[in-house]
Amino acid sequence: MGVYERQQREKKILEAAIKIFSEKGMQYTRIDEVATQAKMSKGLTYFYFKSKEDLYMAVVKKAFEEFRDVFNKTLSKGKDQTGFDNVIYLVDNVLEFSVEKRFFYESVLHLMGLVNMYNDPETRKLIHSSILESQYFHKLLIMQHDIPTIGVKIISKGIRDNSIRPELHPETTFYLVWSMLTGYERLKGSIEYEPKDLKIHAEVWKNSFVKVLIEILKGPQYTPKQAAVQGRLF
Amino acid sequence: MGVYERQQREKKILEAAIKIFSEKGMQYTRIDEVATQAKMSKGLTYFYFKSKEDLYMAVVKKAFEEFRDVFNKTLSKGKDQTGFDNVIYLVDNVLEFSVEKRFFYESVLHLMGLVNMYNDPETRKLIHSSILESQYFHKLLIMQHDIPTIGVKIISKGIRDNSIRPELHPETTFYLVWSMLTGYERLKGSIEYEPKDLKIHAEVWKNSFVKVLIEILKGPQYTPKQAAVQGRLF
Amino acid sequence: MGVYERQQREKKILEAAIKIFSEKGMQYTRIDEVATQAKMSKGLTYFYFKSKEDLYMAVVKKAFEEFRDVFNKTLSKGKDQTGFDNVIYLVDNVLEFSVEKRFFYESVLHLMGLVNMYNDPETRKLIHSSILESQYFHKLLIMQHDIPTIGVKIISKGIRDNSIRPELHPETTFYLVWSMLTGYERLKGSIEYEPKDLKIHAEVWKNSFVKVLIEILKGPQYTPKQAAVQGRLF
Amino acid sequence: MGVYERQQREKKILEAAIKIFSEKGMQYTRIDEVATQAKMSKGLTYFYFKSKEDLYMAVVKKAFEEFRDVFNKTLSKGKDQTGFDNVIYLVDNVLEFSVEKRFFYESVLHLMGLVNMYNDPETRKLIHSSILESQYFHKLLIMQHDIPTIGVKIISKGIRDNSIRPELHPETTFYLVWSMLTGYERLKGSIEYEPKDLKIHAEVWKNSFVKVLIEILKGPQYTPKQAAVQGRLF
DNA sequence: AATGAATGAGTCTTCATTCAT
DNA sequence: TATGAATGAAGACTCATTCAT
Repeated sequence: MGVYERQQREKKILEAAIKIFSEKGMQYTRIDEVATQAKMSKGLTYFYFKSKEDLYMAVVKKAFEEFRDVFNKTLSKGKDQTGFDNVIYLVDNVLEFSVEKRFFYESVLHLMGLVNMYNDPETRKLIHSSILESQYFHKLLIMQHDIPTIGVKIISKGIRDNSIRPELHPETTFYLVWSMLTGYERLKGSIEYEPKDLKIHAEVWKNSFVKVLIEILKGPQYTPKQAAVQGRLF
Repeated sequence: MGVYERQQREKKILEAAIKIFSEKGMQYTRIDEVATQAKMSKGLTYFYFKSKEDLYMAVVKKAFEEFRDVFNKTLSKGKDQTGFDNVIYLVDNVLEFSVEKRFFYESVLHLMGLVNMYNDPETRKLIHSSILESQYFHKLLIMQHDIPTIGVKIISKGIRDNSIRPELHPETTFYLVWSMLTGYERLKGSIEYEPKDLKIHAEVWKNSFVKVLIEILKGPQYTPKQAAVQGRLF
Repeated sequence: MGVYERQQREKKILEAAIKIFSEKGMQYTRIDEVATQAKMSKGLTYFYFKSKEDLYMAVVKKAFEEFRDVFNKTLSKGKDQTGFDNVIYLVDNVLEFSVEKRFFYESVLHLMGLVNMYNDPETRKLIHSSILESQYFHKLLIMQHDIPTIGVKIISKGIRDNSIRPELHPETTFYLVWSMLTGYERLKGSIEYEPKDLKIHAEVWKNSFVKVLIEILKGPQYTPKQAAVQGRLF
Repeated sequence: MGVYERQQREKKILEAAIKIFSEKGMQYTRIDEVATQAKMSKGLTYFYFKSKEDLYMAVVKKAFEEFRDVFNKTLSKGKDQTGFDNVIYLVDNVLEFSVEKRFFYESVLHLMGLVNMYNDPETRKLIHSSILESQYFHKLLIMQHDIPTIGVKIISKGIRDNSIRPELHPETTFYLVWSMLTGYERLKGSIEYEPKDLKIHAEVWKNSFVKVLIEILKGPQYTPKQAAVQGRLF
């Protein structure tokens, strides 16, 4: 059997796993069901993936790669745009990703939680041994740095081309943007279901969010064409 | 057996559950261990809590209550302070809570995720039936609104006492602050472990975060005593 | 549930295990089948015995205890006999035990093999971890010494009462007798099935064996009543 | 592929199997590991050996052949020695074999156990069908007789050349010697680990054993040069 | 001949939950 | 009420064996 077939099967298992994991969550997913979904035997699943956790990490890796693609796409497709426009495009696409590929987005967030645990010797031991043994997890430990690397590149580009305030520190600014993004995504789901007196219109909320974002990047005096930008953002 | 004794037992089980759940996580916690920790029989545990999920929801409720206390404390203790100072105090204490009571904070975030799933009819059916059957979960569905309620009160107070920009919309502003807080907390753990070229000093990162926060509340022209505020914040 | 009932159930599982283990051997015994045989659930089996290996070790302990009883019985029942007669009685009963309770006898021999492995640091690591973790195994490591202890007592008694050659060393003599016994038992099964020219009559073989045994204990000059003793021996 | 190559492969698999079986035991050996060790595919292993049990029986056959070689070597190399010296030489080499090739020796003992089971119709059905189907097992059923055949030849030679008591019955005597050997080997491992009051010096124990052996063959009056013989024996 | 991917029955083991006492 | 023994469904994982290529 050639490398190609092998990859095809691995991919097939992965796709089945993504389906089941996203429907039931890691805890309630049964390897048996993944195998059935992939139209393969349970044994073959274990031939390709050492354990349930290993398979899950493979899924997370796939999720991370797609998430990273959003960042890469911003760089490659936005070559003739300003850095600021790149950031807007990135934010736009990350939010879209969090909606369209909710499970992948959740997986990326979960990975971040895992990495945090891994970094602290005290909490590292709470991570399941099968995860620690997974090759995919170790690949992810390295890959995770790609996100800030690309993000900082984009911010730096904006600073260089003067579309972003020159006094900003690229690294800090990227983390600021990203943390806002993370928080925004986390909260937006619940806002619509608040009782009437607390409920704010989703559009209003988005506008405020983007206004702050632009102020951070452009400075407070910035206003022209703001509406247009917002229109593109959401 | 009187009501008091019954409550005492319930509390004892809850405390044991908090300890074990926080150490091992929901999935890897065994009811047996919780009962042993509580120096009670497994059967009694089931007398007080209908299922493992029910017990977990009771734990989440406790977590939520403590989290809400942070908000309440801000209102009660900060009566003679400005609304702006209240916000700073709140942010300060929420971040401390996320560190000191990490498990409770995670539980609150998890609850938000659950609530999001519950609100969408499509994802509601993915929630485990034992959770849907838990009385604690249904209490939480109502209680969750307390957070934005209190938060909006604080912002409104600041607007009234002129310590916060009068043109701000209280509800929107509260969500903005809270989403930033959420995102900040989520990211701060990983920043220290970035490779050298991406690493930013934790202090720098905090300063930027708080600077933006103050700009949002006070407007861009605000600068005096900023350093002092930062000192109190972290 | 009282201690008595608990012991009864443990005994019931043990008896089922003895039946299945002796029929199929450790490797081919399924815990499922043991549980069914004991008319109990699989889970309960695991409640009483930590693992298949633990259960097996419990069986070996039972086997060892019965084997040791043969030795104890010799001492207690043969108080008014000479030491020499005790030895003859012991040999007689051990051989009977090896026939009547073949599986128990095999288990005792297997235990000796395990103990040998355990004593050598090089081979100790080849022992299955579940065996090393079994409380029964550790009890057996201590209990095993009872056999030579009792055996040496019997030989010593014979030396004191002059029914055994006074120049003999009790410890050495006991091991000599026991090793002969072991070897005899191991071989007697195959002798009857040798081809005609090699086949020896079982009786002849036994006579030779016992003659040597008596010579060892009584000295070469001993002959009177030998036939009578042999008659009793087999 | 020629006959030679085929034999070479078979040998290679056999050698790998011997290594793994002796390290882990039949139960814990996986065919996969044997194949890897032999640098062959699992499929090819099954081409040469019908089942795991069949492979194991092939290993036992190899063990038996080497064991038989010890007996044959005694006959061929000791042509100009007396039969008594042959026996001493044989005993010496069998004990050495049991130490140097422990796994082979254990395999031979295991074979004896299997043969015993096979001879009794009651226990025959307990033998795993794959063993009963193995051609190697059936070859061994015939080959096993070689041991007593050669052994009896040696004793007979000693009787003829007057180096062994003429009144002895060759067959009986051989079995007596062999059973002593078997028992001695089985016990010598444990003696060193007895508690102090039971412990006897290994040398003392050997001396007693050999003294009895010589008395059996030479008669009780024999003593000259005994020490020298012992020196050679161990 | 040779490979090694594929199979899937078979195993041990766990643990939430129940229920007789 | 309280206990903890008992249940048994469920699940992860193994590995001897087969077979398409």
